[in-house]
Amino acid sequence: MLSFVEENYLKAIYHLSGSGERIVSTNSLAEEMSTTPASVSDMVKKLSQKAVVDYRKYQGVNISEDGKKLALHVIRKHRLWEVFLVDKLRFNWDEVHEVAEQLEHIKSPLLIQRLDEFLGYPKYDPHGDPIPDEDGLFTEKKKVPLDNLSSGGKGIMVAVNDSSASFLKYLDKMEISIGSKIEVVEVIEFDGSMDIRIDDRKNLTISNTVAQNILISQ
Amino acid sequence: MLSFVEENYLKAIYHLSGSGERIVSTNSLAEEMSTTPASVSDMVKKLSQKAVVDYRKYQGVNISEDGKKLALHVIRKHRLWEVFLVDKLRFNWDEVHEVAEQLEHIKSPLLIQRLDEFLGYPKYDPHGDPIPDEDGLFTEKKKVPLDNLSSGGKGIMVAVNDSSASFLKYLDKMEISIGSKIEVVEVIEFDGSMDIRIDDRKNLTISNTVAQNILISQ
DNA sequence: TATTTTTTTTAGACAAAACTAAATATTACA
DNA sequence: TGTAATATTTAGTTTTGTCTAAAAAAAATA
Ligand SMILES: [Mn+2]
Ligand SMILES: [Mn+2]
Ligand SMILES: [Mn+2]
Ligand SMILES: [Mn+2]
Repeated sequence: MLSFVEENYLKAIYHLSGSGERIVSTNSLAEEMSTTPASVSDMVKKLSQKAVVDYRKYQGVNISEDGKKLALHVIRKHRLWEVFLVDKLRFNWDEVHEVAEQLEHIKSPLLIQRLDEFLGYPKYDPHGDPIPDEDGLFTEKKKVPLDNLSSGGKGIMVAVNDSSASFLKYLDKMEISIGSKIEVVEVIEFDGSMDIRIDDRKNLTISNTVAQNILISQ
Repeated sequence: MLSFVEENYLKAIYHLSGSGERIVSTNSLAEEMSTTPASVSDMVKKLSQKAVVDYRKYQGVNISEDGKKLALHVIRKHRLWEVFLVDKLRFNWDEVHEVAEQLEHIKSPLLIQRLDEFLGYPKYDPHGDPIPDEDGLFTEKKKVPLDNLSSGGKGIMVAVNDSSASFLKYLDKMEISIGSKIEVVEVIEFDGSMDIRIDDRKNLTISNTVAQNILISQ
């Protein structure tokens, strides 16, 4: 049984490793966890002891198969709670993350099974991220950042790359949301900013940074 | 801001003091918390520092007004989550307590406000216990233990005194639940056991211990 | 009232998770 | 290849909450 803190480390390792593809360095993990490299060194030894990561001194960590399962289970809970908060409790999509960070650590298999059922077995969370099933399996939507498109390109927004409250609130203000039809009117060559058309309804200009964080399917 | 552990101590103090009426001894608190008197001594000093209890060495603790507010807030969350689990996620009333013990520590005023609204502002939890409002106010139903009645006495079951899973499962098996009409057919003088009639439908015999833990309103 | 029993507190340790400072290994590059 | 810069680990503390053993206070009782 992992502690809250261990679960958070594991989630961060899973994330930084690109779902377990790459090795994760002590410093990058320290940065992600807002802690010191020394603390990370201590913790990865413990996680290694528990066989959820593979660790060799000075070489960084690799998440193990067991570790991946556990990380995906925490992610599953996080995303299901986010759906609950938005669909049932009328939270805005920028208000859910902090609360889900707490709720994801509640231990009760029955609770999660019933919550999933209550929500109608959702496949995606409010930010378009896929919800793993009990076995950690999920199907990622094929999606590209909006800034990959050139003039005339179009697609449907399916997710965001950045789930920060400030970005999500910006999208709200611009009336861009998941499901919006987006068409690229013009790409400004100078700085990569874009003129786009939303839902055949209105045009607006967004920065390249914004375009990078809007994910669409074509 | 109190830690999980501090919140649990405070809840126990509130409970043992009879909603703040009586002083609570170190030993009784240790027993309630399944810990040692030494640990309790340490902890009550910290709680006293935070002004949620009034503590004098060798004299035990009294919960303060601030402490009472905080305890009632945790109790409010506990009971609201229990209602959620039973009403929305189809948990049985004997399955909710452990999960609510975890959920009661989630910190988010918006979450609890919206949960309350989502549940339709319930006044009682699945065990008949009152749910305090945001200010800690609640109205306790007038209720007496079934074993207070004599032959011919009757009433409606409104709560249980013992919320243990084993007692609740026993009540399920006997088909006794909150809302049941209970009539005392006969009190066995020898051991205080009772013949009772449920919902004008069936008779059965219960021990005095069971009768003590069924609360009815007349 | 003196003594025994019970309750409570203190002292000293430990485990988890963090930190700072110092030591050491690795990597970069002159 | 040797040195400098960077990354990582180790050592030593701190905080929170726990424990056991010993000391001290309060309560019970002879
Ligand atoms: Mn999130
Ligand atoms: Mn999300
Ligand atoms: Mn309960
Ligand atoms: Mn209850």
